Amino acid sequence: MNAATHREFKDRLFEQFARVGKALSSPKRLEIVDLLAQGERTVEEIARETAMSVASASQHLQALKAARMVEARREGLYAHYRLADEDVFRTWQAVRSLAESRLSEVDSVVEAYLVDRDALEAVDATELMERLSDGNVVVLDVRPEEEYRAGHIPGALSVPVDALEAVLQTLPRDREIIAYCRGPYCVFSDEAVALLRSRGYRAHRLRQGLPDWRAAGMPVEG
Amino acid sequence: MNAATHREFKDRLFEQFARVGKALSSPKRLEIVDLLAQGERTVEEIARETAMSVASASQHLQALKAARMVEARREGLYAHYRLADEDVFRTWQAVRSLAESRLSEVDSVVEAYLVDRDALEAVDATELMERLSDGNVVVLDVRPEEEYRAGHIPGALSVPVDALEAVLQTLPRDREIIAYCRGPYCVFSDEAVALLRSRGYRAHRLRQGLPDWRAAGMPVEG
DNA sequence: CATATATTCAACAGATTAGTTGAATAGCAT
DNA sequence: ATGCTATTCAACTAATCTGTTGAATATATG
Repeated sequence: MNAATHREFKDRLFEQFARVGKALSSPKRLEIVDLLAQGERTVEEIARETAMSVASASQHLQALKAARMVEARREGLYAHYRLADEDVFRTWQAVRSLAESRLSEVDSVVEAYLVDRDALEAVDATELMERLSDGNVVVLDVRPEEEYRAGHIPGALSVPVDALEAVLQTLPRDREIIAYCRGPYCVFSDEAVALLRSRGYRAHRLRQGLPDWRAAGMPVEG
Repeated sequence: MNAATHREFKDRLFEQFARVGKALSSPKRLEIVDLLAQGERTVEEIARETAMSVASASQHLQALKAARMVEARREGLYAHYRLADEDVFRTWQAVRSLAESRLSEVDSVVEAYLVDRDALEAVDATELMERLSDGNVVVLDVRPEEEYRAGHIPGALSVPVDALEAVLQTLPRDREIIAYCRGPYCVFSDEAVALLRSRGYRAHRLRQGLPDWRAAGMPVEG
């Protein structure tokens, strides 16, 4: 292969790789990917949950679809979008974790909005996995119920954070409670743990969310 | 946290994550990351190897530095750039492999420029690792010698592809030869295997490059 | 000190991208 | 069919990005 041809080859090849990078280069698109990791969503739901106009959400979805990272299923009036495969989540995970480890600004943002998060003493997936077999721990899935139905940690109870207050008394006071959520930056579990502690329960946050749990090869039920 | 604050939190957080995505959204920057995975380089070297002007290379390097993905070391007149850590390569690997699995265009490009690549019967890292202990295989590092010096597969011989012709007769005819290179799309090993085969050697290509080998936790020498 | 070289910076032009608005499309309900 | 709703498309503007050019900076050498 001569030099000019070799350059052409590389240009075309890296142009393809960059399609994936470009898809991951917008905050809103990353948020969509993170959201779709919970399960499929209609355009309207995505628009609402990411605070975008429907047209804007649709356009970002087209961009993700052009990079073959999401797929749509049409059902009646609604287009249901989902991640095209597990690797999409893994790639987003790699980007997220690189940002976590290299960009101190991520910590600054977290600290600015989630005061004293360390106090919630997050537990890691592997740690929870061990304790699950001991059976001396109660796991709460504090996401919206629909997400629980789409898959949850085996044995976890579905207690959407808004419903927590109401079911508080049914929770055993003698066992440790671990609340989990959508991902490492999902605040539902922070709120749940704070409420539980204020009522005298021993509660912790699971550091990872369900998609991370699943991607780590841990068992998922339902 | 009220809804408006929550939105602000997410916006700032995902803005940070997107810095990594943006850094990976240009073909040239991906090529730089891929190149730096071989070891550090000066701006001029990067510009030459990626077919860019020096000013352009410098700007892309600034962009990567702003995302804290590369670091520079100044030595006399020269700025030596390197990947900031192993996770940067792993993230690039994730992007690359997502593109490979989801974008059929990657295959089209490879097939268009590397005719009959399958014929070279690539060997996987794990497979090579097993055969290494048997000792019945010769491993050739066909990258420029300097890259060999910066780290290579234990026991591999440094035979830059241009030098292969000259050392052909010193290679044993009775053992299988496996040539490796910079990465899965590096063509040096293709050329080496083609030449070796045309002279009657049993030769194969290692599917992964040295950075992939290293990232997979395989031993690296030198 | 003057000169040479590697790199960075600043200013610019052209291309691409993000978000908005309003219209078009497609499928359901009546 | 008519209306209703979810989604997509098209046109537009503002903002951002890429590459180029030439100047500025920094560090070596004579």
